[in-house]
Amino acid sequence: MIRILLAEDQAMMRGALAVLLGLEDDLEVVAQVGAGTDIVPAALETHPDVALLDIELPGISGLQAARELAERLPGCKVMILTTFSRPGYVREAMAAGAAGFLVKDGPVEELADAIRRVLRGETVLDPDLAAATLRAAPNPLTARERDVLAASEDGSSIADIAGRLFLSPSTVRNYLSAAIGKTGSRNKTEAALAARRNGWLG
Amino acid sequence: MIRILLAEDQAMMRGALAVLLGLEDDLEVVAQVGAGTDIVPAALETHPDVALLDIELPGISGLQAARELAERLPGCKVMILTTFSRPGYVREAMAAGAAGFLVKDGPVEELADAIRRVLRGETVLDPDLAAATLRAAPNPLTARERDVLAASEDGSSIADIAGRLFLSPSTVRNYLSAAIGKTGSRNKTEAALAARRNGWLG
DNA sequence: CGAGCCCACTGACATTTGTCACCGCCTGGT
DNA sequence: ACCAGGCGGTGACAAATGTCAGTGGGCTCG
Repeated sequence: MIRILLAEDQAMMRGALAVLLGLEDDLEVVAQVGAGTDIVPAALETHPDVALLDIELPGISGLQAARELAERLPGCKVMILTTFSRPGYVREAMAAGAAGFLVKDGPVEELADAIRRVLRGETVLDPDLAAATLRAAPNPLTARERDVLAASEDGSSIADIAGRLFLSPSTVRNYLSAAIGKTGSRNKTEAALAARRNGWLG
Repeated sequence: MIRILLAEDQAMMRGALAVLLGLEDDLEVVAQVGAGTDIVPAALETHPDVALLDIELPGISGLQAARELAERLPGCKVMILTTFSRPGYVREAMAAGAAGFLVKDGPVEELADAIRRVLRGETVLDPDLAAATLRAAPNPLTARERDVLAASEDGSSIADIAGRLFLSPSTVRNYLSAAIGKTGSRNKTEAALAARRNGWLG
């Protein structure tokens, strides 16, 4: 019996996947969580064979949880299941030691089999997705540029961002200018959108 | 046997829901589509009793499809199933004659029963959600303000927007200024985010 | 130990954006 | 016939934004 931990914030999706996986004779969902912060505690308690994690979760992200799981529960395989096939996500997932990367666009029929393959030691990663990730430029942004871009995502003014990050407005403007250049954008809004699209903001 | 049409863009969600609903003795998924443009043709062909529609779909939106279904297949009940409980969405769904409005945050166990209740003639709408919708201000934006805000969502400059909408930059600035005031925002980026959050941009 | 890089910051400057007051043109309602 | 209100537009002005050049400090790597 393969023991599964399921982390997904949308209750209906989570419930539907749990029922679906439960229909398989050799699969068993031993934990369902809706927040990133619940993943590691639930895993330590239930000792699943595989953790199926969404990335964008309340609290910590699935990628962060994957890193913690790799450290604290090395026997547990990690699979990422996400809406977005962003190069940055794939890159980070693999760096975090994930054994599988699935997108929610894919057919549900393959999910159970992907889990079995991961348990056999295989790595599940769509070849086209792998190729696209390798082809895409890796994250060119510095940590500070990421901070500033992330803080500008809600449409804040430069003065607001500076206040929030304890930087001078001039400094923030400079980081944004650098980020705008690196993303090939024309203003901070475009730059933030582009960085988010590429998975460069975590 | 209740015949269901399922419209949802995420293949895995769509597949999982189809399997789940198919497990019920009295339910039958007779059509699954992933694009808004496929909804009406599929409904005309399969004559479902109820159409379960996501809102944000490729092609036309689920709300637009709901309006067309109400006109061309009046016997078919429409239920909206969406990620977002935006007041504007609820309002438009009800105006389009939808018999149910469900959010994907809700428990999957209630889905089948909600469908049965709609088929019995009931309206399925969470009371808290209805109250929140009535409490929220209705869309204060004029058609032009919506156009301009929608065009600014990708971070375009005012000059770009003016070019795309065949307006003068001054006019675009005026509409944006009005929208910024009505949304209580500080710049066009915040205004576009706020309008989108409220479901005012369709 | 220097070269090169990231970081934090400053000041100057041009451009963009947001606000305000005001114009005329239609259209729908009374 | 009149008025209100949406629409498209202009000009002027202040504020925010983006760019550039330059100053240090800390860090790593050859």
